[in-house]
Amino acid sequence: MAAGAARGKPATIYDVAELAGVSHITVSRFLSGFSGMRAATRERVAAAVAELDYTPNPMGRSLRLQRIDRIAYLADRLDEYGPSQLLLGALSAARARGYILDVVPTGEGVLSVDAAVDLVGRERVAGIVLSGRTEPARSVLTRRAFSVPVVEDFELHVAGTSTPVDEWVGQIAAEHLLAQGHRRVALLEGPAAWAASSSRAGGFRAALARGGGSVLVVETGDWSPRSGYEATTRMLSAGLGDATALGVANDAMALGALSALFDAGIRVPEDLAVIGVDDLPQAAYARPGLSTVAVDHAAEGRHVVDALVDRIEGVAPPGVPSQVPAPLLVVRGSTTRA
Amino acid sequence: MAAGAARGKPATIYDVAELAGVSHITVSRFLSGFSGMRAATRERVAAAVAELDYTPNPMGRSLRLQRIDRIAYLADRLDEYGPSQLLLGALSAARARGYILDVVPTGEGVLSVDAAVDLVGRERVAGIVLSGRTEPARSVLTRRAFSVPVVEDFELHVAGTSTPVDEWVGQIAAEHLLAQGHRRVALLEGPAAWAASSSRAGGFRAALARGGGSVLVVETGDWSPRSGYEATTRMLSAGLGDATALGVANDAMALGALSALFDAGIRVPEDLAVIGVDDLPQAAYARPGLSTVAVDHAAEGRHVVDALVDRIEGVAPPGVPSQVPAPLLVVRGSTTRA
DNA sequence: GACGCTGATGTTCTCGATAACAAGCGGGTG
DNA sequence: CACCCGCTTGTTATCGAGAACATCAGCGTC
Repeated sequence: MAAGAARGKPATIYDVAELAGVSHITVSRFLSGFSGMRAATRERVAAAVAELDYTPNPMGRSLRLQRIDRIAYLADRLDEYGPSQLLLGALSAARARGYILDVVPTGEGVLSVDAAVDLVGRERVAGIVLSGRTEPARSVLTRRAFSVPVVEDFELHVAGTSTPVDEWVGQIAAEHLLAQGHRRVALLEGPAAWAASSSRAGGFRAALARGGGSVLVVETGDWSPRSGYEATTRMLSAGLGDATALGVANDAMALGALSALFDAGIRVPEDLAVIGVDDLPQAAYARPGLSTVAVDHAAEGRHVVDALVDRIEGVAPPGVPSQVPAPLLVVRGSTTRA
Repeated sequence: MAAGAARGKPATIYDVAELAGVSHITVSRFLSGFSGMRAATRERVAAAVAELDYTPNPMGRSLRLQRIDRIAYLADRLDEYGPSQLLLGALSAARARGYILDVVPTGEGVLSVDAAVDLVGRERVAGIVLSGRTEPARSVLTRRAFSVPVVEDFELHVAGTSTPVDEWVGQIAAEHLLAQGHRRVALLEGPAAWAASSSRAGGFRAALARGGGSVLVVETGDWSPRSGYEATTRMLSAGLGDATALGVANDAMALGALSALFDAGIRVPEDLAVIGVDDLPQAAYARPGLSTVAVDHAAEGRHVVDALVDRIEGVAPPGVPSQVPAPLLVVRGSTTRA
């Protein structure tokens, strides 16, 4: 017991074998849980392992087994809430499955997806996760063929359906606005290069149309509160038509939008209802509270990695990444008068 | 050239050697930039490497060199802005120095620092980064002696000083409130187990006292907007004394506080000035805008990892982690009447 | 008592890379 | 012409683990 704290060099399998008076292969068998061993031998080996506080050297093991435990995780805009929560879920799933994530932040001023893909293309990774922008990720993918599985977070579907989770998100938001009596709506989208943007917007428009509503004005932001503020200001100066509600692609931009509306003297929700996406921790503490569609990004991250590992280990065939919990409507003051 | 996209198995150094008509060791020398090689040989090897799109197998290399390129990164509350930005900086620094971070989220409902340390203690890592709570991290550290270097993000000092960055942060906030004429102040701290909390609070109190001010009321939150709202509500019901300003340990809680003050009908900054820490992207879009002390968490993360790698590679002696840029005051409406 | 079978353990080779030492080959010199 | 030296390249061992095959001991059977 009580293996001393700091030792010199870590013990090898040969050290254990010598101490136990057996050959290294017997130790190896013990470690892999081989059943055909005499009880006495097993105990001697176990004692030696404990005594030396032996841990297998992962490099020796990886080299012999040709097993790679590294997954490349290329992510855009990790400074945003969604992507960073997604990463968190991915990290814990990877750890649970015995892999380690090689996180490569991509994006403006960091590393282009192209460069990042080149980078991991010449490292040894067991698989690749792409998170964030669809483009240029997609075109890079088709340009380079990978010998390892690749999954994309923007491919996630809602459990039990073939509906991308972000379409679902847009639909929930639209249906809430419809239920509140809104028909003429303004839309503040995310960047066009993100699947999440077009998917949310698509689901939103479709559901709105089904309910007899329509989108009168559209603006685009870059997910940041600043861009939300600025886009809303542009909308206001160009005229909102007679829109009574504003759908925003994420909460961060929605908070910027609320601020712009406040500055312009437009009352929320009386003059204009606002709904966002994400359920940021801050969303409840805007005034009025921001109605939103809560997305479990961490669960998404876990599912993305699980799907990838299944594919790496041959458990699952290539295909649709696994299924994630459905997003949830959270109603607050920005869409309902108290 | 144009090494075909997907090959079967990656080429080994022996494949390259055979193609170039030399021994594998010559290839190895070529790769390590050995100068004593005939130009003709060098070119043949270079051509073979390019032809096969050869990349050295990192496991073989690591095994032979006994080099570990993995750094354990134990972090608490990665869902918060500060820690996650710090991680981002750490990721890019690690990549730049040729290491990969093994990120282990710790905390409630995830993994205790104790368990995480045990975990990485029996993995092979070149070093350990501790981010977040001081306790129980510190006691775990003293209990276990590590054979690898350990750095703590809460040890960072402001460049050119021996002042912990968080003390500096508190001081800047206090001095701003003093300059605005405030003397009687309420304080909303972070969790006691975080060095950032006591450090910020300490710097805040000290600077306030130097300027003839004092802290009348104290409450504690857990960094979240919700806790900021609740702590502020508690303060209000217990009575603020005659405090004219409120210092908050981070922006997220400060946003919750603004919301509680709004709900209670207290005007900001007329009745109570509020200042936070972090400069969250949303801080500028609260109404009034939240005055804050901007901290470059990403730079801190880079410096922490750089300091660790210096120590791992024997470049720097154990001691104070490297120096980070000074925090910056950002004045907005929550402390100044327009 | 010799044979063969079976169960437990050992020997040797391999994974892909680098280090230490060895060796071939050319030219200059006594 | 033999020797030596330096430049370049090759041979062999090594890192730590696991797989294939070999071997050894003990036991039952004829």
